[in-house]
Amino acid sequence: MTTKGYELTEAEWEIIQVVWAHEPCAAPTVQEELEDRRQWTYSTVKTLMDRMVAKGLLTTERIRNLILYRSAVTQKQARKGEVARMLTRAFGGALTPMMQFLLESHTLSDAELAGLESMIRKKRRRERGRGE
Amino acid sequence: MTTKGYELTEAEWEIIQVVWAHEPCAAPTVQEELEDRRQWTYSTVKTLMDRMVAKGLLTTERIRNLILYRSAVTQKQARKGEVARMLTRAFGGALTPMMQFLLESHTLSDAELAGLESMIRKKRRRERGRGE
DNA sequence: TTGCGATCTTTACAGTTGTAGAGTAGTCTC
DNA sequence: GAGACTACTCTACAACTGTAAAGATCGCAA
Repeated sequence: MTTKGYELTEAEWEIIQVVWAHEPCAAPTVQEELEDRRQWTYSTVKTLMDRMVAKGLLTTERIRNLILYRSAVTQKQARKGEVARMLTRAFGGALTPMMQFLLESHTLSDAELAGLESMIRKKRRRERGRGE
Repeated sequence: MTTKGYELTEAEWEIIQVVWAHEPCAAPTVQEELEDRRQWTYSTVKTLMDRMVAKGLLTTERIRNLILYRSAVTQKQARKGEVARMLTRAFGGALTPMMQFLLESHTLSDAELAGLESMIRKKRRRERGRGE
């Protein structure tokens, strides 16, 4: 259930982001879509994508002479992996100290803080609602 | 002021953690300290540490025939880098959605939630106190 | 049928990361 | 002063990551 921890590299994040948005899509599409952010040639993108298939991050389906890619991990899974990595490395896996750190070291407007507060309160109400 | 973004690798985190705790310390100390967690030989640890010096993550001072290492980045800086990396990769750099994700996807006890809530409230009071 | 454009395949290469063996040098002890 | 320790230096190597050129293919238009 713990949706095993996927760890994507920088380039992989860049690519899977586009795939999520255009799924199913071909390599040239991804390359064009990323053209502004990274100056990657078609070759580069294609190589990266094929490696991601090998790793189980994407899947392919060949239709005639075109290869369509789909994501094999959801955004949620990928995010979870990223957060977990950061948490274990930098905070010994403990969430609360991390939150504390964020609050201390990032400049949040009062509006943002208020948003968070209400988010938490809502969550607590919900939790309490279903016991526990 | 934005304490430039340091990005440490897994192994580097492991090592700098020990250095922070024993600073200033010699390579063999670090190796011994990590013996249980990672089965790294002295060679491995030393190589890693020297690379960290080259990268500016640690500094050295030679005393007679012993080399003492010190951290060149604080825990706060390292944490900040790690959080920033995760934020940009997985959340387009936006903090609030990240917080939201954490609240949704991690199971926090009511006590933890309460802790967070009060942390935020305290922060808001403080901020309001000094205007802004 | 012939060349052209779009796409895919193969191969490569440099830099980083994890891992460590082998050899060298200073120090302590008998 | 010779061996045993301890710590250091040098070198290596495989996997992974970013990056891409060169060549092979296939369908279409002239």
